[in-house]
Amino acid sequence: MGRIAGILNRLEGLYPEAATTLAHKDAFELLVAVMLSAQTTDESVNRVTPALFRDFPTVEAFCDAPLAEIEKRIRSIGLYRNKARHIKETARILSTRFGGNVPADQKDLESLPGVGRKTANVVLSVWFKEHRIAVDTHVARVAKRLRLADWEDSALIVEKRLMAAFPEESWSTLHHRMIHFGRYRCTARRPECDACILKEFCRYPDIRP
DNA sequence: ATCCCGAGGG
DNA sequence: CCCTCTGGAT
Repeated sequence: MGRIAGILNRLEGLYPEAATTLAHKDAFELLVAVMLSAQTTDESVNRVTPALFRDFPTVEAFCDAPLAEIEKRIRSIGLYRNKARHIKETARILSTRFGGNVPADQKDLESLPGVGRKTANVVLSVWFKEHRIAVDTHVARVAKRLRLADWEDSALIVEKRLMAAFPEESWSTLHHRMIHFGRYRCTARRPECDACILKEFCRYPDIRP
């Protein structure tokens, strides 16, 4: 089995499910949850979103919500001032320009404040079922350690390299599996390389500090 | 390149 | 204490 197929095979065996762990009931809740997840764990996001969506159940509710009331409910997340402002403004734009719906287009999504390429890719992948590889801190780290990208590569370059290396049908599931793998196994600080299922494909044990 | 920013782990 | 967490805007 080749290197690419080997990596796919091992990750699939480890994480058969390959779905997002961000709680959401519709496209707007998913978008908000992903916006909140910047520099935070999904667990922390899922801790605040139930009350947030209970008190502000619709796009219109977020438009009418006082900024301070949104901030209060997401404070434990961190970066809460920017996130609250971006979410409220995004709700206003969705209401006025997109008929209250989350657009299914990459450029439209990235035109929303607080929504960049990574967030747009997650929404397009998880909700609209497009083949995407959202490159976050975990995906980038794992890709670089596996020699699928260079250390100095930007997130966009990493995304392009992964898309070139892996078959399109695998992109979305690969994304989730690399995230989970990076979060719990190939950790930033102290990865357990000795027990790693991808050891034979990896350069990191040889060059780690 | 810097700032935003609280929570959790080591 | 220091580092990291599903980034994006300036």
